[in-house]
Order: sequence, then structure tokens, then C-alpha cells
Amino acid sequence: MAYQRSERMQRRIASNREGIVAAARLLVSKGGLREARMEAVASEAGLSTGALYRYFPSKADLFVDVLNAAVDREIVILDEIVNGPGSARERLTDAVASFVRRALRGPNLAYAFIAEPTEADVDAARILCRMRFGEVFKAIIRSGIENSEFRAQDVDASAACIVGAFTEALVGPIAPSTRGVEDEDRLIGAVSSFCVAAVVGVVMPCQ
Amino acid sequence: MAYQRSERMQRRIASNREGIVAAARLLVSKGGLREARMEAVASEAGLSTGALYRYFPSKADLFVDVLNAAVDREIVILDEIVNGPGSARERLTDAVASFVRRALRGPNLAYAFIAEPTEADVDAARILCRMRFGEVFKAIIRSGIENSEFRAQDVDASAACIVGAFTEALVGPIAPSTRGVEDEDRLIGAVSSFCVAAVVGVVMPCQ
DNA sequence: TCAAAAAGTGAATGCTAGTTCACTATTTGG
DNA sequence: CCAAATAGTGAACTAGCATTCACTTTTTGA
Repeated sequence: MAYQRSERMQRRIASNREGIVAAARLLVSKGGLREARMEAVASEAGLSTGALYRYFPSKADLFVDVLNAAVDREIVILDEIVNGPGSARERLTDAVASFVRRALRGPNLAYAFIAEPTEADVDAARILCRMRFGEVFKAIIRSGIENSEFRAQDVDASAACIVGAFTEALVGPIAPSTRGVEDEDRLIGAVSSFCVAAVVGVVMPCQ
Repeated sequence: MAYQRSERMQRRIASNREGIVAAARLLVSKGGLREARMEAVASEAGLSTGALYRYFPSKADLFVDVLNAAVDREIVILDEIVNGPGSARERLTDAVASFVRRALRGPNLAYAFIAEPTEADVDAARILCRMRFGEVFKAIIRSGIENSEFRAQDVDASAACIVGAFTEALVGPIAPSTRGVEDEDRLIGAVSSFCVAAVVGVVMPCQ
């Protein structure tokens, strides 16, 4: 009869896999993608480099997973806000503010997610993750347009612009070369006002 | 007596240097930073790899130059618009539209400037270049606030948001993995409307 | 024309990780 | 307990490039 994993073994394998992802995530959050070498990940996870390749076919694959897992977490948080109570405007404000605040708290991870140099494969995954964030914002924009809180607009483009806007406003503060914010709340307020104004966009008051 | 460069020699050296930068730029615009290896740059410039190192101490230094040169060009164009005639709103619209249009025309160069994976040194330069773009937009925003076309706002943050917004809206269209725009003019319109609305930001009409 | 100085050459070097693979250890089903 | 199958090890291998350097060619100033 063929070899078949016992339940205990299945658990071990699953937990190894999670351990690898967690180890990679930890290393990224400590020192950026730069510091997250396969050897370091392996030793952090308590495995050998060879073992990693039983779980992930390549470094890029592993980090795509790490990225997606991190993004999943963020999206859960954002979705809660997006699907929560409040006007579209309020929800947009809160969503942007929440993202920016969290990014400032975990700059390495945020930088890795947003902008840190990596190999092209991982970068491609990053672009897709950004689009996933875009989806969240599309939902708010749509609901805002529906109830006339927001102007008519190209939802796809606006969502991308929002993601880009807060992302870029963060790059200075989170990039290792220029890191440091003086007034966190001020930045958060400015960025969320910008995004709200952009989608609300009632251009001339009383004409 | 010490060796001293004749005028002819000075010209040759200057033209070599320019040639190297031009070669690198050409390679980037053809195949992205990826394809722009030192050996390729050297052969495109009609020199040996060794010679490159008489002109630039490292690859990163060379590409910082390339980047800055490319950005200089763009900034000249933008400055013309910014310092030209028209309301702040019009100038902002034109500046954003012009940048986006040019980026779509030269996607490889734009991608290299905006987002392509590279070594950390070059990336740091890229961040600085983005900030240079930010400066251009700060000027428009300031003038718009001054004459009450635009709401009061954090100029630094808004400028970063604008750069981020059009940048991100471009990433999908210019990234090799997802390249392709259906309707260029639609995108341009959507992005510039977004930016204008964001800085104008009269939020409640007639309250 | 000549020797010192500088410019230019390009094959060889070196470095940095990612990846492999011959081998050992563990697990499985009987 | 045994043999087949799978999991895990980590030193060695590899590949891709940037960078160097011993050497050739050109330029300079007298």
C-alpha cells in the first residue's frame, strides 16, 4: 500500500509551512526583504534550506505567499470598515486613516509591501496585491456614487489613485533612506482629506 | 610638467560620458533596467566595461545619473506648464495629463522610473526623484491656495499624494506583467479629474 | 621623437544568494 | 522489525553580473 500521511504528520507539515511563512514575515518586518534570505528564513523556522524547497518551489513563491498573507490581514481590517456603518465619506476616511496608521507602525513590512526593491516575480505579485487593495476602495466609491455623496467618476482609476496617493505619501516616511514622520496625525488627516475630496469632488459651490 | 587634457580630449571625455548615459537610457527604454547590464551599456556606447568605471564609480552611480537626466527632461516640460498661463486648476490638469500621456508613450522608461525592481541605491535615488516631481506640484498647489481656487491643505502631503495617484494609476498600464490600456484619454481624464478634485476640494455645495 | 601619464581593453575574478542533490533520518503499512 | 516512501540536511554547486587589473593604446609636454 502506498505511503500516506498520518494526521499527526499532516499537522506537522502544515505547521512547518506556516512556520516558514511566519519566519519570513518576521524577518521582513525586522529588516526588510533585504534581510530575508532563504538561509535566514530556514534557520528562523528551524529547518534547513533544502526543506524550504519541499514547501515552496522558489524564493519568489514563498514571498508571494508572505505578501498575500500580510495583505489578507489588512484587507480584513479594511473590509470591516468598508462594510461597517457610516457614510461613504466617513468610511473612506477611516479606511485610509487606518491603513496609513498601521503602515507607520510597521514600516518595514509596509515598505516591503509597497516599494522595497525585489526580484521581478515578487514585484509582480506586489502589483496584484495593490490591485486587491484597489478593490476594497472601489466598493466604497461605488456606494458613494450610488447615493450621490460622490461625483460620477471612473471607479477603477479613482481606486488606483487612492491607493497610489496614500502609498506615496507613506514612501518618504517609511523608506529607510528618509524614514521619520514628525506629526503622524497631521499626515493621516492630510492624506484622508485628499482622498475624500478627490472622490467627493463637488467642484463649484453654489456655482 | 603634469599631464593636462587638451580641449579635444576634454570634449571626447565629455562626449563619452554623455554617450554612456545615453546608451544606458536607450537600453532602459528598450528593455527596462533588467536589460541594462554594464556590459550591454559599454557595448552600446562603444566602450569596454572597464572604461565605464573611469566615468562612474559603480553601476548605481551611473543609473542615478540616468534617472536624474530623464527626470530633468520631464521637469522642464512640467515647469513650462506650471509657470505658464491659466488658472491653477487648468495648469494642474495639464501637468498631470502631460505626464501620464508621456509615460504611456514610453512605458519602459516610465516603469523604470516609477517602479521597476532595482538595487537599493538606485531605488533611493528614485525616491528622491519622486520628491523632485512633488516640488513641481507644490508650486501649483500653493498658487491655487493663494488665490482661493484650492482649499487650505498640507502642501507637502498633497503633492506627494498627487505624484502617487498618477503613478499608481500608471502602474497597471505600464508594468510589463499587466501592460496595456484600452482607452488612453479616458485614463488621462480620470486621473487629472481626481487630482484636481482632491486639491480643489470644496466639499459641501451650498451646504 | 620620447618617456611619463592617462585612457581604454576585456578576460578573469569575486561575490552574493538561490538552488540542488547525495545522503541521513523518520515515517508508513504490513 | 523491515523495506519502501517520504521528509529533512547542509555543503557544494551555480548563475548572473558587477567589478577589477595586468596589459595595450593614445595623449601629453618637452
